[in-house]
Amino acid sequence: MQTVLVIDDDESLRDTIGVLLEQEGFNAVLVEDGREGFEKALLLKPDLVLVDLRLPGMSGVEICKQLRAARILTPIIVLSAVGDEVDKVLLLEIGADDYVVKPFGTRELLARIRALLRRTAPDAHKVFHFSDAEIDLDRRMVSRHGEELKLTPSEYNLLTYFLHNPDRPLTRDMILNSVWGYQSFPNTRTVDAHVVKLRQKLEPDPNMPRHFLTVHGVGYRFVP
Amino acid sequence: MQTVLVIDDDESLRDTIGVLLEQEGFNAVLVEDGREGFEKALLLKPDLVLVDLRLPGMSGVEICKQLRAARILTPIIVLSAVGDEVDKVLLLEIGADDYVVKPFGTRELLARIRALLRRTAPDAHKVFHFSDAEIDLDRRMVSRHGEELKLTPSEYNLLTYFLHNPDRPLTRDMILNSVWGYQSFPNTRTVDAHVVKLRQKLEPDPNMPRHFLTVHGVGYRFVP
DNA sequence: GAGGTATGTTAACAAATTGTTAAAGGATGC
DNA sequence: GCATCCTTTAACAATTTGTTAACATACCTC
Repeated sequence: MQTVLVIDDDESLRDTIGVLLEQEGFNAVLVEDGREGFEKALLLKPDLVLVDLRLPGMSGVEICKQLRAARILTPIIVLSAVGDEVDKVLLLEIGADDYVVKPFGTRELLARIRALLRRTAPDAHKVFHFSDAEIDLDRRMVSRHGEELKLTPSEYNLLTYFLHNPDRPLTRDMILNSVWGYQSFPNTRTVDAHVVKLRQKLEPDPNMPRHFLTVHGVGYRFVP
Repeated sequence: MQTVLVIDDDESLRDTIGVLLEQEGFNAVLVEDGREGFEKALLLKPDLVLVDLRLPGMSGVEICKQLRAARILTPIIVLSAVGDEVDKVLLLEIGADDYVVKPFGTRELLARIRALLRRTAPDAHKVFHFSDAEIDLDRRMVSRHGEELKLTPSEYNLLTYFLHNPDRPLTRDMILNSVWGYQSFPNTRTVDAHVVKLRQKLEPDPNMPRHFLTVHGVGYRFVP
């Protein structure tokens, strides 16, 4: 299991990211203070560091610099607020590998984390299967009977969320928070509409769902 | 067996790297003097050049420049001491492919050599084909139905990036970073404009792209 | 089974993304 | 300098996607 170190002083964001990462199968270590984060990065040897630009104790920039100076090559993603005057070049030069501007969609963040991990530690790319469907996350390709089928971005995001959280009932709120992100607030019915579409595209018989099950009064559950 | 040319005036380091390379199955050619190294790079056509920044005879920077000026595309890794004021961007601009700061771990050096060879070696004498198009990377020639067609530098760069990253969705940011480099900041729409041009020049039917596909909400994907 | 609530489904509109063109500015070569 | 080509971006068109309302159907409680 891969460990992600999250250094951010915004508690709610930190928790959001923490929950997200755990859901997606990562081991998340959450730290508030910059200096403490730096030390954890050294000791813990996480697989990836997610660090806010503005931090108490030690800035994100400083953390990057110090880690690289210590020849720690752990991939780093910098989080920055819209207001911050982010110098993209500077960030990359001091050793950051990528940066994300808040507010960001959680799916986007995840995609970047995955992309970065893949870039730095290429592993066997994972392909999910259920019934006659096949989902290749690296290629972002979904197919049935070997034929590719098109999913819209939100359909795809919803699908990956289900794939990473099988067998567990997921409330619409959980789904909205994870798939749509913390900055948008669509109606919970939007989830239903998208589940319908996933069923139509991926269920052998959309009228008798075998994989995208509804849990009455709760939400939905995906079983592979 | 792949040959690596090592140009460094530090004898002990040169030997260390030489032994390391031999152990790992490379053919290592060790040179002390800059000018001699440059000549060997021309004559020997090694698969990769490892060159120190400070050298007697001819500096590493000069070697890079001259090789590129002579249209020698051999991948180059520059070694630099901590003290050197290394301008990463400058190094990459003059044609170096990667750089490593001394002192470095041998494993890291090896990893970078392998990564670079993997990135560049498949190009050797390789000709790509799709539909009625043919791309010869060595000759930098693109043709359809045997007739040469002209691509602008950025069109060509974008094309080679697609060729090297087939099947996988590539975001506009990834494309910008890889093709334009992170020292320039064009609008992401610039990518779109160039994709349009590639389609016009290379797609059998530009209105129904079969190779340069858009992945809505994400970016583009090239399928050969 | 009745009533109330939850979910399925569809279509229409709004919003976002992408395609395309043209033109301004830059670079390059003569 | 001039002409030419290239890059970039603005602007608008075309397309795709997201969201929600509305109604239909299913489920649960009593």
